[in-house]
Amino acid sequence: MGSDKKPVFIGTLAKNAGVSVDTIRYYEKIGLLPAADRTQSGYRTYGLSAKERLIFIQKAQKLGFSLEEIKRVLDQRGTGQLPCDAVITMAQARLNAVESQLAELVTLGDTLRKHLRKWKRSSNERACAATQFCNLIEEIELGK
Amino acid sequence: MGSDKKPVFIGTLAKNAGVSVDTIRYYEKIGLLPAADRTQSGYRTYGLSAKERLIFIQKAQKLGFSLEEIKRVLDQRGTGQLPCDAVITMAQARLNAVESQLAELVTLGDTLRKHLRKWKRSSNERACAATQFCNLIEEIELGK
DNA sequence: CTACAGCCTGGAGCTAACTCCAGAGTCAAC
DNA sequence: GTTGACTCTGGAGTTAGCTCCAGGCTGTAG
Repeated sequence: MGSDKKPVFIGTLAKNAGVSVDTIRYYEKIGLLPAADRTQSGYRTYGLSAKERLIFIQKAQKLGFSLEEIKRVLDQRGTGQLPCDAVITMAQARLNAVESQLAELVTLGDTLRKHLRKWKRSSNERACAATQFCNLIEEIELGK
Repeated sequence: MGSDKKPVFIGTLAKNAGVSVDTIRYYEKIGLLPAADRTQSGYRTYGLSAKERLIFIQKAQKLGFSLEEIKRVLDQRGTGQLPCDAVITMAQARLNAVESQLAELVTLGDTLRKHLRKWKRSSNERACAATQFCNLIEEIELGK
């Protein structure tokens, strides 16, 4: 009995999963999605799991994982192993990275705020003219 | 009288300014540094201001400015105008960008921490096996 | 039957700031 | 005069995740 419903083409999948057609083809190319089945005329067709997989990818991206990392998880799952431990390890590493990035950004923000305050407090036209390029920037420290 | 000291070649400048030779040539190519004078044999030679300019660029980079932005400042100064106002505007814009990036990173960090806590609290092997890929990730929300 | 939307492939382009390479010429010390 | 370190040019490669294109086939509504 009819398992030959209308095939789901790439455009429909894209719309349902909320990604672009090009993205799907790109994912297939890098092995993040398995090679799709094709109709006789070469059109890719998809089953239910394709959408799930795309949703999964988006969720993992939302956690800051790279496609490479996501691929590793999916590949591992594909061999029947459970990727949970790896996911936790990855998430921990990601959190560490986020926190060091965060620290850098905070430093940068502080530097910017500090100098902006200073710059706005004083009229800088004269001082600026006196330096080679712009005293505002020249007063930054360049320590490692 | 003797303004014909030993010429400063690119390697020396690079060392003095703390950048690579390739970086200097790259900066020249994109117009961030003016075309250097050349010896008869085609070697670039530099005066004092070259090092200053490279230091300036590094300081501006430390404030998070892009080379494109730095170029605009330098070009403006080159025409005799004072770039201070533009610098302040740019710094303000940069600060705004930093702060929104910061907010994003904080959100990401919170999400990661929240889920890590949850994942570590429970044994996930069984649950993970029950889902299509990995319940850890599948439980993320995908709202915009 | 005829539009016209959708699909195919391969490959280029985008962003940013470099980095690296080959192949050839040059400079400085010994 | 012979090393060996330095410099030159032009162009390709790097990272990440797409995005866009041309030129050509396919599916389907009217």
